[in-house]
Amino acid sequence: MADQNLLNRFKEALRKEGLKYTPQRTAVLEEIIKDKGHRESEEIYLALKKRGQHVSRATVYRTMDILVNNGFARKMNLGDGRARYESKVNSPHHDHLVCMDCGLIVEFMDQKIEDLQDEIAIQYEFQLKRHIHQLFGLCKKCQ
Amino acid sequence: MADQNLLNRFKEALRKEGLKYTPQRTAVLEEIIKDKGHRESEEIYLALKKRGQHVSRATVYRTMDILVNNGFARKMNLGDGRARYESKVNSPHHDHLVCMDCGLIVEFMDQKIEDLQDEIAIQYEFQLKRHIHQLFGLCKKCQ
DNA sequence: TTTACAGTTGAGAATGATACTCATTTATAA
DNA sequence: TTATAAATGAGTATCATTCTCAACTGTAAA
Repeated sequence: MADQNLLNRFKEALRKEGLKYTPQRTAVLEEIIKDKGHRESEEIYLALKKRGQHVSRATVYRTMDILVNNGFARKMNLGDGRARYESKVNSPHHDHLVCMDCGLIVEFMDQKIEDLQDEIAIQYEFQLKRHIHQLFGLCKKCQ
Repeated sequence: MADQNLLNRFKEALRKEGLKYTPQRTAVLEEIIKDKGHRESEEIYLALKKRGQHVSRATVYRTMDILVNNGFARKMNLGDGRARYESKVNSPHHDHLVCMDCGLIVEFMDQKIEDLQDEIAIQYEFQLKRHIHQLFGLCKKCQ
């Protein structure tokens, strides 16, 4: 069960956008934060179903949009046509190493790269909002 | 018109894979290298049509796969569900800044970031094959 | 605590980019 | 030339995601 503080933050985010606080939305939020993985929509839908929470696929998609837009989750694209979602709650910023063979995803964070990105943005007069940085290769086991 | 050297390299790449050297494939290659942009499949298809070269959509997709796999083109995904292609011929490695408002794409390259990526791969015991590095924000005009 | 209603939900249909199918055509190498 | 394996084009299929709309439900005011 998500802690009350988080639920209040969620409720507040919904209120600010004029959205309703529904059991389905809460169920999706809880499902997202209790898992450390990088899952696609269908996996989240099935995990909820398994828990006995029926939330439709459409509502999973709709809720993930809300969670992403309000900083509770992050959406990523690995180039295979399916979006992956991961919790941003209690998770510091990071980027990803992806194994092209087994699909393993490892998180990394390098402050020097973050700083260099900021410098590049300044140099090209861009106001940076977000970035995608994914390193693809073979993990130790798959080499 | 593409120079003979390039056409020969293309012909050789096709031969090595047991593929035929066809006018449609040559037309797609020429269309890709004569443009410095980052275009989607449909734009390439329409550009060819405008030039009077009829190449089907299916063949554009199939040929782009061949060009990407043989280092003549690069495929990129900006998160909008449509792949973009750019020529790799006479184009050194680079990554992209993308304006979230007007769609402007600016190329950048930072050797320090490239080196740091290699270090990260070593640290996590990954054998690096490729990477995606995209900085999203607002360009000068759109701020 | 009702009420009114704007927002939400679920099921299925629609969409759109890309991949596939297959009959016909063509490049290639002997 | 000829044989044939591969390529092509038009249309169809696929699959993730979004949309539609009738029925339902939080919510805030009375």
